[in-house]
Amino acid sequence: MSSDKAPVTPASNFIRHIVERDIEQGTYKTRRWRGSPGDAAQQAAGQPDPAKIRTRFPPEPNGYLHIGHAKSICLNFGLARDYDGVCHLRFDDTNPEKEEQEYVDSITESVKWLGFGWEANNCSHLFYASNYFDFMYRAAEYLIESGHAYVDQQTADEMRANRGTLTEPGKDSPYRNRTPAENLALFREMRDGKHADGAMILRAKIDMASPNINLRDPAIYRIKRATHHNTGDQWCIYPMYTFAHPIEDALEQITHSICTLEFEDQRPFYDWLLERLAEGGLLAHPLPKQYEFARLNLTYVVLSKRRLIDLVENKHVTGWDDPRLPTLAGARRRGYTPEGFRMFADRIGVSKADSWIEYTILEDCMREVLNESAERRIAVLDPIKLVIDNYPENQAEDCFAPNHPQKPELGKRVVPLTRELWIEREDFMEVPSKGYFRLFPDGMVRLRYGYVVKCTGFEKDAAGSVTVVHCEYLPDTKSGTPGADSVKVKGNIHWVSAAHSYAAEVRLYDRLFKEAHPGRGDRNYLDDINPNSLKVISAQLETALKDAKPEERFQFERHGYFVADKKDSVAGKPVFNRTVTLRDAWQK
RNA sequence: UGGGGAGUCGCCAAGCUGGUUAAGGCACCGGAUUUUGAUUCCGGCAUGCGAAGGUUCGAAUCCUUCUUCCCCAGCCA
Repeated sequence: MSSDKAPVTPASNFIRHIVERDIEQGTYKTRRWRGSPGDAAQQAAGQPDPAKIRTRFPPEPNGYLHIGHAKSICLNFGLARDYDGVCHLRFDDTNPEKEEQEYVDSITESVKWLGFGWEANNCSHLFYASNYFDFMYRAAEYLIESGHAYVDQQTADEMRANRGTLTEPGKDSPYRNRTPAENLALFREMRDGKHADGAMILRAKIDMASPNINLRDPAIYRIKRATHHNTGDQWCIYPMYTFAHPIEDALEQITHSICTLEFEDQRPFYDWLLERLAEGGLLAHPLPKQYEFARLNLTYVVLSKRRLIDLVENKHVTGWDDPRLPTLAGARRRGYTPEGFRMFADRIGVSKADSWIEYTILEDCMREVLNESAERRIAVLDPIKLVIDNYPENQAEDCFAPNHPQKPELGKRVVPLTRELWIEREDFMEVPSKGYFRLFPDGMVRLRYGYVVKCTGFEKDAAGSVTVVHCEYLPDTKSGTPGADSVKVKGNIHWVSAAHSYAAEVRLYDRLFKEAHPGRGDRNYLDDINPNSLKVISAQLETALKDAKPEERFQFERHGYFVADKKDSVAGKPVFNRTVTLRDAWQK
């Protein structure tokens, strides 16, 4: 039991309290579910909902998911998992101009990769807002007929001017008092393509003087001639988010609709709309409720869609899955793990306070997962020759390296020791600094899993940089033999045999930005890019690494965690990406 | 300056309806174990809860005032 990590128990948070209270009070007990989204009548014909709660993750398919989305995914799917509920994956595709199938595909892949699914009770809970366009249209007509919506022919500029300001009320549109019959006729003309884009718009009729600007007759349906990725050219009018989202939630019998803080001001409209539609019998109580939490802010990272697009399009990175990007596709290539993301989400919690999470928390989560799961291998990243002068030439001696120091059951592998080895350049110092306990003239270190050696000299090239280090080994000190502890040394360095290793491409990634808050103040965030975020090197790797499969992860001893690149690795010739370094108490 | 939110240790965050010694994690600082300067382990780390008043036997929790920060005036989501 001691080697097992205790199951991660997400900390209590305000949303969990709400869910627990609702379950306890049976708030949603009377809901019925026919097995798919539907209106009041359709759901009434179904069974009592087997899901105690329903949540949803509703991305707009207009870009790639990033770490901020991971927080929301873990929250919504995690809630469903923990409270005997179901979480829907729903594409909020109400704006055809921005949405594409490519994004739908990458989003579903990322959600699955994070370890979540939408299959439950024998049905798939993957939905599209665009599949509700018929109902939304019907809801709009109902609003018109009941006097809660009207067609406005003001221009966008006029509408803006008449909306008022933060401190002044708006003015009623001259079209605000048309009769329901007139409005209905015009709305149908909009639907039938009789009017140009932007010529008129459907607005909810609420209160132009409301202190909440979102209630000053918000636009709910606009004319937009664009081919939709799902519905093609079937429609030339499309619902606005404000109108569509509550309906999507209601049709799907969502109980807890969780979104980010900037939507707080929309909640009154969310409730207003659903209440009206329930009055009209289109929806039934209990209705979904919206709750808001603070979105993720991470230091050393940019998450805004605008900047991400900028970085990709202007080639500051190689693409949406560049391992330096905070996209989930990028993080995956970088070697970050789904378990690590889930741990991260649990660790940072959920609240309404604006906060900045330190990037190292994410890295620590990845280290924690990888330390547990990644097998150890040996890689010399910045090779320099080490010659054991008193070791016979043409001899190769088996040394045994455990695949995981804490998991002996994973076994050991043979690493051959020979006269000529590669060691790290930084494991030798001509003049050792204070506290340095690796190799230096007359100093002794252990060649990990091998012998203790004593440094006897070194060679330099014309430029003055060290090319070869010489040493002699102490024959009685081999690891695993009784004499191993006869000589105590503090230093312990890794190595590979020059004859039994191979050169391979390794990519050393570092954070993309050198400032904790890129672009803060009057800086241009591009000026905060870390010029050394990627270093491609040729390293000397132990031969076992040739067999690494794409996405296989390892710890390169004393360096960090690395993954065989998903894209650029070919059979027998994997390319490695550095995921994250090991902690290093010496370096600083 | 209208409306909506938020302020608990360097970074997160629990604490709900008043009574706990103000959880926990990360970071940090000690120390132990260690053939990864890793991991693991053990110990330390808020007389204080944005500020000031008030109510109370008792306040992070209730009341009042003040203060700082975030969001809202797309036919985006």
